[in-house]
Amino acid sequence: MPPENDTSPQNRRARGRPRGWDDKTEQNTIKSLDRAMLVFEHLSRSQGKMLTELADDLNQSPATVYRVLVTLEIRGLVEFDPEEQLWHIGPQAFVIGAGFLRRTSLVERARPILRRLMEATGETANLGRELDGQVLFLSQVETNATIRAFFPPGTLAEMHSSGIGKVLLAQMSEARLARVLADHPMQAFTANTITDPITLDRELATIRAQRFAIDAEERNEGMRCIAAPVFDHSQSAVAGLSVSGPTSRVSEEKTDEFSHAVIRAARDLSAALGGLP
Amino acid sequence: MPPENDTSPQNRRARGRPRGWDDKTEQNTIKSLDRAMLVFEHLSRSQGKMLTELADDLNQSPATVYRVLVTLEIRGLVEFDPEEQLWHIGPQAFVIGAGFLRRTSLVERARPILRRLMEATGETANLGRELDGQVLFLSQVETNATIRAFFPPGTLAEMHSSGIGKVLLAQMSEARLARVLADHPMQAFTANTITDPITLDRELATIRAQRFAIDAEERNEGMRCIAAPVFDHSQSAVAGLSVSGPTSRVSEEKTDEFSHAVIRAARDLSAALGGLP
DNA sequence: TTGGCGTTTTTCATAATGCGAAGTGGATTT
DNA sequence: AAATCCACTTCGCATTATGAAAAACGCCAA
Repeated sequence: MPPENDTSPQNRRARGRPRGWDDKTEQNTIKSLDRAMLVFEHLSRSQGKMLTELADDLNQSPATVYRVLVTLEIRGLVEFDPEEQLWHIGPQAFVIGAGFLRRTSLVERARPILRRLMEATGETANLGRELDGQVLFLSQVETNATIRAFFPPGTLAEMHSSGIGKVLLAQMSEARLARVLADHPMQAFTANTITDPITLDRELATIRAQRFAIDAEERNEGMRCIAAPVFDHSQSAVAGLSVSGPTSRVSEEKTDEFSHAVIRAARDLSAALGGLP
Repeated sequence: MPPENDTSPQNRRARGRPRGWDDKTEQNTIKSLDRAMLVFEHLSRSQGKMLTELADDLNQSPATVYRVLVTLEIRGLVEFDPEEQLWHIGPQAFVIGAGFLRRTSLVERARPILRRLMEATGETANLGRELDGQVLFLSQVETNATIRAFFPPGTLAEMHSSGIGKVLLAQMSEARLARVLADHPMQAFTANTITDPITLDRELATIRAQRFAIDAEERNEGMRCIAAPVFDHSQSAVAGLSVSGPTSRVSEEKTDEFSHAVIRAARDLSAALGGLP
């Protein structure tokens, strides 16, 4: 195990990238670029914003925001709709973002496994990983059934109310878990959502013991979901797999069957990534 | 090459020409931001670059590129792999880019239609649109068959050697077509690739007449593809649908059957967008 | 037509800030 | 041990981004 307290410049950035500015020596950043990226990011969260609205939201001068947008527009990273006077994320942003998927062989390797999982269970199979205390859905293979769950890739969800999220929380260190919970208060989405830390702790212990998690209508009424963790070569939980569908089909009686399928799929994927003996 | 920035002259992106009041001069842009986005863009094209390599490629000082990367890293737009000393596109870039898909209802509406098309033909169904003279693949529904075509969403392809590309070229004005061909010389990928403008013109006329295009191993040996155009409410071709698979299954004998299915799907999608009477 | 309103776009003086050259220091190779 | 390589930092300077304010523009209504 490598020493944790390595402060040499080369390894300083080896640790997880923090949100915000807690690494003090980072005065070598470009302020104007960071502000521009804030605009970019903010724009992606809303679909369509007016210039003045954006400037207000970010407490910046309209002139500055305008220049940022025009500059990004040249490269197609944002688009302007002159009819409605609204700015949107542009196609080039999608092209660049897709570069991330190409890099993580995770998605590529998961594809056939997700497919087999979908075929075995008949329900939509999902792949997700953590991103700054939330679940990022990377890929999915949809069921043929007309009623089905659907998270578009690129969607973010809260961890405490998601099968994949809980399975990943269950593998975190105490400190990391505390940090995530501090940053993301446990909001209630349905009557079943876990909002109490004690309950969550017990839930996570259960998940660790049985090696899978159930999301029983904790995020969406009528939707049930069974998830398992995926480990990479260093045995850290890098992602989660799940199947999700309406309670009628992903029923309590089927839990055994489905959880076995999901765990097997997660094991296959872990193996493909060099994880688990 | 002399140490001059050769970025601005070539990069005059042909913005859409939405009537009179869109005369944004290029003097109101932020130079440093544009340079930073060049780094971002360049990084997405390669998978993993060292700092010095990036700086060399872009004729910029390592110090500048370094600051750009560190700044983008704060927001998760790029990632640094300390093991290999390589910079990559980060997850946040994917999240932001996905905002583009959420915006265009095209993708959303196409989903069930793509699925039906895949089921009817048994082959992978694709959706793509044009982006700066290339085809941008937006979405696909894969076949169950073990041998199958696969373009990850976000992939760019040359128009002249793609079914969707040719179907879109066939709907362009002479001027626009000429411009695209000028910007993108017709490179040969296989023995079947069309590289001659006269041949292409004849091909496009055929496509207009029969309302679908065939890509007969013009990009990849052994892959065949049948595509049809999608029109929006203003009757302009905004996208293309296709099915693609190995020549053995997407055979000449099946052309009739497949083309009907693709055309029907394209018609359905056009209707969903308010196109075609 | 005229004028008022909300918004985008430009202008301009100022100083904030990004820039490259040169330098540090750690790893890896010779 | 010396030589390389490369990420990362420092520093002084002039390039360049910035916000206030004004101009230009589209829209709506008298």
